[in-house]
Amino acid sequence: MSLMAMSAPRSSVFTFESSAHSSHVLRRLDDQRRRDTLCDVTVVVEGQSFRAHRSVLASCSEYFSLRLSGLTQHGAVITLPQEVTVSGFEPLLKFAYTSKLLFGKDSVLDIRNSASVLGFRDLDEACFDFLLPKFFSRSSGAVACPRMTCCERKYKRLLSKVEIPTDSDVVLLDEKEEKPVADSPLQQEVAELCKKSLEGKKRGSQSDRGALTPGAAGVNVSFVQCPKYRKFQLACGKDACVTERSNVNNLATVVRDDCNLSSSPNFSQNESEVQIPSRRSNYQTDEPWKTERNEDGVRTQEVKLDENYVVKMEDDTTGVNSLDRASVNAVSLGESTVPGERSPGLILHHCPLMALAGGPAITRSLEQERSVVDLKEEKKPVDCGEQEPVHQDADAWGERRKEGQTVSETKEIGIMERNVESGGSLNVLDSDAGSSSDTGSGQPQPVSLEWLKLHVNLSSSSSGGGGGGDDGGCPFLQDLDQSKCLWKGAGQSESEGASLSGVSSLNSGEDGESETETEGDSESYARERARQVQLPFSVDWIVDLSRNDFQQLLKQQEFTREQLDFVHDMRRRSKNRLAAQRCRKRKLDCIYNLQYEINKLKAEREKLMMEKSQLRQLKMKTCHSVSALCQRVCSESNLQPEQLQVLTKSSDCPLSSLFPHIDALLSQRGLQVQPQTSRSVSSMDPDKFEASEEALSSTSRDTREGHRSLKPHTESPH
DNA sequence: CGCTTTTGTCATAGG
DNA sequence: GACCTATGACAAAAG
Repeated sequence: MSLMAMSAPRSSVFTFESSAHSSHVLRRLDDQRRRDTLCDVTVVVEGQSFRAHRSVLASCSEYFSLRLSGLTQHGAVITLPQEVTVSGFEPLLKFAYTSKLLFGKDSVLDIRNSASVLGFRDLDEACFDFLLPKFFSRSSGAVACPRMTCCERKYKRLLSKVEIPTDSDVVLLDEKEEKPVADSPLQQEVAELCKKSLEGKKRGSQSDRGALTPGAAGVNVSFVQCPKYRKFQLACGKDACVTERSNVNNLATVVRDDCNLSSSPNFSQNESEVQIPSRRSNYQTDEPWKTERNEDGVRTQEVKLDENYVVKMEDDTTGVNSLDRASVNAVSLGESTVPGERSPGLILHHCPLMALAGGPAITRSLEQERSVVDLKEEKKPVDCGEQEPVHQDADAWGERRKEGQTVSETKEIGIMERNVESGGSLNVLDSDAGSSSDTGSGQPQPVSLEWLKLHVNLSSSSSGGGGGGDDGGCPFLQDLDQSKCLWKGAGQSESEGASLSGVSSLNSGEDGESETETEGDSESYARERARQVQLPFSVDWIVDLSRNDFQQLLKQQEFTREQLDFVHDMRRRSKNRLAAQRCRKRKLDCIYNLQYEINKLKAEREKLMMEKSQLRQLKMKTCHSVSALCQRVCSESNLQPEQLQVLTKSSDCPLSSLFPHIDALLSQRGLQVQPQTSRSVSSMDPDKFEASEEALSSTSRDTREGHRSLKPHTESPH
């Protein structure tokens, strides 16, 4: 969901935009198709029929658009040309409804032909051009597809998720669909299973999606919680109180890890926090392709297409945004990026090597609403102090700015994006942002990979050239939202200069009042301490390091005893702080949830009370009518006083309870009634009442003939 | 000044 | 056994 404040100098107009809506609609349509609900066309392919919605087909395919536009009859049947085969059409049909294209080596050509014949939109030759070589020239290794290196536009269509389980030669090309879940070992197991069979993959995807129902924006995240909390939830009997992390995006995708990297890029989409350290690790190695998982379990996948290009994919756990982000999020040339903290999508990264070689900085955000920075055009030196605030994605390039390199002038400004519970995002586009430094807050700090690499690998002798201390006053380096900022930069090594310049100024808190007030004294204290112990890295960066990365850092970096203690302590406290925050939030969620349950139960109780009251009234009414009826029966039956007395005494006789007026009758006839035998309707046993009613019906039935049966009986003894 | 709320930290349990 | 997360308890700061 997005709330956008449209540009206006002093007054803002807000529009509500749901990024989840389109995916939900598509999902519902697919459900309808599978249930053959509201389907209004039958497509016949090679004698096989497929039910579908005309509107969907027409919107996905030129062919259907043309053929269906003239059709008005409901339940039309369309026979496709011979060129279209079942194996080619079926995946396309599914693609139309799921954005997910499933194909294997055997069917890829059929699909391509069918797609070509049918003019399937959003699925042009580019993806086939990209994928076919993967299938049919496996030995080609990691040689990048030339197209990729020169045509971002094509890549834009290269859906935001591409999974290629090479062992089965089956490709799942998913444009927009979320691929949630798989953080826990269990779900990683699922992922492993998924990679083994396409079916398994599909099921996993679907089931996962099920866990992502919009209502449960709280995806099933219980697995991220401690057992105690799970017990608590179980005690609550609800999983709704677990929604806390629904917007935390700590879920990874069910994606195989062991794809043939050389031949098959494996993408998944995740709206995630991207950890620089992970990326740094990627670039440290020569692996052309790597899947990383950060501390939150977010999977970040990168494919190094060649020495110049890296395709990067971040898992989108919320999924609901994925439609909006189906397109390639950003393609960069000559730059290494740190995408915005919440920016998922496919990102073509340029390898740092080229950046180091001084390659041109070209950036293009392919996501229209997010295309904020275009480095290709209007390159100009940037002064951080005057830099217009840009979209967070663009902030990824901030490091360039820091390094005095070029970025483009930005036209759009000041978009803050935060995830909201539905998995959407809250966008605030502040037209006046140009004069405000607020837009710089909460943005992840950018860093160049090469710079980082230098600091990590060569930190002891870092000369990096990067990080120069010119960030003072740069809005991007100020007002860092601690909870959001993934990277606040690594400080220069102490050899670099007296003060910890560059990003390390964050450690030292040199930004003064720009430091967010939410960052408590502990943060300031930590930075102070970091400066005291001359820690060459950012406190936050170290905190955000995954365990492995942290250990690797410890191995590579010579820390003094003091630094080591400080680092461990700080890391522990920071993590505990966040854990406490999460814990409290969960607790609040539970409370809210319980409150909701209470209210619900109260309402239910009210309803039941009302019902009870109505039933009581009905009962009274019925009793009255029964009483009147009995009275009439008694008077008409002309019972002898003795008989009446017998009836009143006999508690077994159902009739006895139906004669509240017997007392009066008896007294009329001069007979006393035993107190204990006196009955009234009001004291009637409810259980007996039913039986009495039955008895009444039989009585009224019998009374007419009862005269016969009763009379002889009464008369006989005398 | 006392109360409540918020937040960070520690200790501990459990994985 | 080291490490992580969750959580109760406590204390300090803020409102």
